[in-house]
Amino acid sequence: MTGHEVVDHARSLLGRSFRGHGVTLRITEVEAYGGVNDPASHAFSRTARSEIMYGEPWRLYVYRSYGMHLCLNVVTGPTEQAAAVLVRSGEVLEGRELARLRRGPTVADANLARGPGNLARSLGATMDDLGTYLLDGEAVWLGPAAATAPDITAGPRVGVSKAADVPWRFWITGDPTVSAYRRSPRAP
DNA sequence: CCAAAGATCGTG
DNA sequence: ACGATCTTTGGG
Repeated sequence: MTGHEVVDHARSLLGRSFRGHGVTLRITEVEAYGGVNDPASHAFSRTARSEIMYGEPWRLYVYRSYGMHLCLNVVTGPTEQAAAVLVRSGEVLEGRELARLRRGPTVADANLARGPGNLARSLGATMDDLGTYLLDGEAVWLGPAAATAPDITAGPRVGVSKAADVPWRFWITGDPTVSAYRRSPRAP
């Protein structure tokens, strides 16, 4: 599988700030998806849904998961590769009350944006955010990269049935906001 | 047209 | 281990 540029992008997103609709977090967990050469990537098949990944980098790919969650991805390019990075977890830094309003009163701070569905919800994302350019300070945007590189651990991606052992999930070592690993029941 | 599979999450 | 919930996808 080619396309390890996306791995560099994934790692550099760790520690970077990510803001959505009034809530800012620090990204603690991501997964790289290689696009046309990665059987686990939605862009492995070029369809209406994955078309955004064949476009301009630094745009937001939003998709609905299991009919009830949204997941947020940063399209990283190059365009012919259609690669993207799934933002899986973060530590809420600003707008905690708003995040709690969206997630519910009983959720612990560390769990507000723990896991991709929860993260999208804490940021107040909707399908209307699909295609947002992430470097222009719009409703959803990426802040500057981390000042110092965090300590990173790698492992297999969560929930994928194809290429289930490719270690393209990256997280900040020891961070309490990182989600638990769950292997797909369909993975060989 | 229909069936099945999801880049999930909370509960038990 | 299981169910909620529904869109997208691929096969016939």
